[in-house]
Amino acid sequence: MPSDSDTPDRRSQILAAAAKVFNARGYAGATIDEVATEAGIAKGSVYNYFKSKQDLFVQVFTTSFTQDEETVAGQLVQPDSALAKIDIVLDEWYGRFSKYTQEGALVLEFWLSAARQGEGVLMESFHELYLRWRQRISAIIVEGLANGEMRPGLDPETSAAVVMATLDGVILQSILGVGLVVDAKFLRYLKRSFRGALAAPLLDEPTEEEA
Amino acid sequence: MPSDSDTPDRRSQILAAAAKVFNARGYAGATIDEVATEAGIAKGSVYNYFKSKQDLFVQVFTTSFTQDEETVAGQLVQPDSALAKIDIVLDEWYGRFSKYTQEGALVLEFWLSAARQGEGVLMESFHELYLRWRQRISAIIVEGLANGEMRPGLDPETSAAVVMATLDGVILQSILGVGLVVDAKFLRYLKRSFRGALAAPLLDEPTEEEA
Amino acid sequence: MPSDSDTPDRRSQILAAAAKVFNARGYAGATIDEVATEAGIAKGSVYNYFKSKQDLFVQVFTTSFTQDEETVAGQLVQPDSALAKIDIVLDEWYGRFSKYTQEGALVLEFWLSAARQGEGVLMESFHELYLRWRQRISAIIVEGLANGEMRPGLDPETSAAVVMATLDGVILQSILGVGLVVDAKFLRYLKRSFRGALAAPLLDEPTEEEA
Amino acid sequence: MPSDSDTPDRRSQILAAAAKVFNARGYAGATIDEVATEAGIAKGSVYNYFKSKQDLFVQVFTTSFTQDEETVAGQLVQPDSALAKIDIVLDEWYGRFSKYTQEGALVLEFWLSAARQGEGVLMESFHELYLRWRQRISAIIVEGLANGEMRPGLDPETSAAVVMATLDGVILQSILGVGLVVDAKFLRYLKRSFRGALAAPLLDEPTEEEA
DNA sequence: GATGAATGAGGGTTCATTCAT
DNA sequence: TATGAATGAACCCTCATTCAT
Repeated sequence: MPSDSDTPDRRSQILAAAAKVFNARGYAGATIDEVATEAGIAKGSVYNYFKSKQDLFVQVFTTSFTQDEETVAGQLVQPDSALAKIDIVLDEWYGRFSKYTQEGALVLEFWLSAARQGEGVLMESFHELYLRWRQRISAIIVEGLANGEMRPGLDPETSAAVVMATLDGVILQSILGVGLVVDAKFLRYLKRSFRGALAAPLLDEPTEEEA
Repeated sequence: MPSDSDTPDRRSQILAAAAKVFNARGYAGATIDEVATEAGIAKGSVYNYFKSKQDLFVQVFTTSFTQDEETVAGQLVQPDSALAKIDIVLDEWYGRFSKYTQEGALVLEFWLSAARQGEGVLMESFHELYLRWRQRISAIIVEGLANGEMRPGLDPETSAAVVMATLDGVILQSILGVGLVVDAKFLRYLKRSFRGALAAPLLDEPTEEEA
Repeated sequence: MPSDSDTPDRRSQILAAAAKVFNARGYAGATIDEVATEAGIAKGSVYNYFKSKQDLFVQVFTTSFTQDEETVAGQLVQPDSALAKIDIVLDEWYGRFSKYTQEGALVLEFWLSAARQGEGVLMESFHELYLRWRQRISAIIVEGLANGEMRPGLDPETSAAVVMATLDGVILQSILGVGLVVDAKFLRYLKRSFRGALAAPLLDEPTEEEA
Repeated sequence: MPSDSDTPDRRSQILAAAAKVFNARGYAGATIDEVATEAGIAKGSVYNYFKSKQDLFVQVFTTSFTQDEETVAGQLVQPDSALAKIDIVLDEWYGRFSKYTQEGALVLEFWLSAARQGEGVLMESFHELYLRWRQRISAIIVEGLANGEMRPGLDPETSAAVVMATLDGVILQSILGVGLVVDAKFLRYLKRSFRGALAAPLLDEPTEEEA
């Protein structure tokens, strides 16, 4: 019995079951019944912990969002070069790729349909997450511009947005199953592309031999 | 239940109403009743033209997809440089941006939820559209590699996928309302970024003065 | 253009199509649409000849009922023995067996469900048909009692009812697909059974060797 | 959705209501709404116990079928004469006549219409019931042939089928309301008819004094 | 807290029937 | 008369949510 508010055991039990079911069926296709069954409890009990299906969904993701962000933030404090930091961001992103792909589908679906009637909590939470990342990347670019690593003329905010757009686009294509294979090789490719777009011209990286 | 070429009047009337309602409410939230009301007809009449809600949805998009693709294809035949062709692609993309944003939300939602139960038509149609675009871009890169415009070492397929991912990501951020402003200035930025990532190093574009 | 009331061509065309469709789908399962298609005309046209689905159904069968009854009646006038006349009745019944089986299913279904709300025409028509047959058989038995062929003590009406019940029961079992095979051999069996039940004891038929 | 042994109270409440409504309106004419109202519960509650309208219908009858068959089976074990056993079968049949009449109408309707789309459970159940009865009667005839009570030359299977056909035919006429009165007197008549058809010739029963 | 039966609004779909052309 | 698009009532079924035990 941790010091939290209500029976954390049961609660996370339900959250875990919900994550699984939402994942398998989508928001609309998921039923409270299945979540309860998956959690090994009675349907009615779910409502002792979450006030509605939507609330349950939101909790599943705000919980997930707020986790493991610090890791990255920590990495970036190191006195690396700006370009190296971009690589770190990509590495982190790659490390969570499958998670993003999974959650992404659900968050998108929720965003696009269920959430139209309001329920801003998840939206805000997601929005803030987005902005924090953009801010982080933007800061790296500012740094890179300052020390001459980055190509002069770059607008940090816009560039950061493009970087994120690319990463999101890759996740999206992966969700859509359009045939894009995201592996270590692709990651290297991506890093090089970003270098090409961001790095100051003279620092032309050698044509790199692959593994 | 026609579904093809006949009664274009009524049929497109319903399609238009459906597009509007789907847009406003999402796939799951939309009701046939509202589509009918919006179209100014009786609920049952919808079924004289579309055999199900899903069919109606699919028709809304396959209709829209198959249009105006030739325009772009036409543009690319011109004897331009490869990098210029990339710009053309971006211009076309930009020209349809708002449309993509609108439709994108719906297609995504459908893809992510309703499509779980099958109905491959729209999926295939969309998938093929995707592949055609990727192919187009890939071909341009191949061309650019051949005449030395593009940076040696680029993998055309992968590069094309990254280009598309970026464009998709921008659309996605726009759908999500994350604060990205896609205007002419942004378009220029994008072009420059792609040039940076794709162009052969020597051809360093002049630092461009912005407005 | 025969002297009948309305365009007999079209009308019987629809009746034929209706018979086919009702047969294939049952009353509830049949749709006016399919009847029209089968008849090669437009749905609305059906209503130029029949005022409702139920009316159409009724017409199909009253038409069919009132046909080919005279044949039997004719046969029975001949100066045969009463027992021989029972055989004739059985022969006729056997000759129409497959028709009875088909129509029987439909008439039963209609009787049992669709017709609950009224529409007495078909009921009456069917009822009268029933009574005429029973009357015919009853008359034969009276005749048989008079000339000593039939077993004394038989109640003509009741016996006739039992005879018909048996024939109906055989049709029913055939409809239900319970495994009863109604062929020439079975017909002989049936004749012998009736003889056993109806004939005066002394006239013991020879034990008959079958093929 | 239970469908087996639990909640006997509510479940049988619904079954009873369903039996009543199906009886009054037929399968097609019955609505779940009316069943629920009749049972004094909400529409949706029906689906807590039966997974569909068809399931509800099937349950009504399989429940009823599997009951009270043993009684008869028990009676027939006694060391009676074969002809006496036929009488016992008729007595049992007569005892359940009104039940057969009621259920028969529904089973027929279901068989003839709703069953076209499949759902073999009730069909099989009914089919087996049929075959068991035929088997029972057939066995009696075999016995009668062995001890000389039955007329030589009878085919047990066919004769049993004819006996059942007659009984079914009587039920059918009763359902159809064709004017047949099935009372004790009629039962005696029936017994005598069967004797006439089945009994060995010499054992001519005395002309029986009626009440 | 836990349960799970009860609820009932709501949606997609069908189809007999009508009616303007 | 023929047509077939339009109608709209009706129905089965789902499932989030409630609440008495």
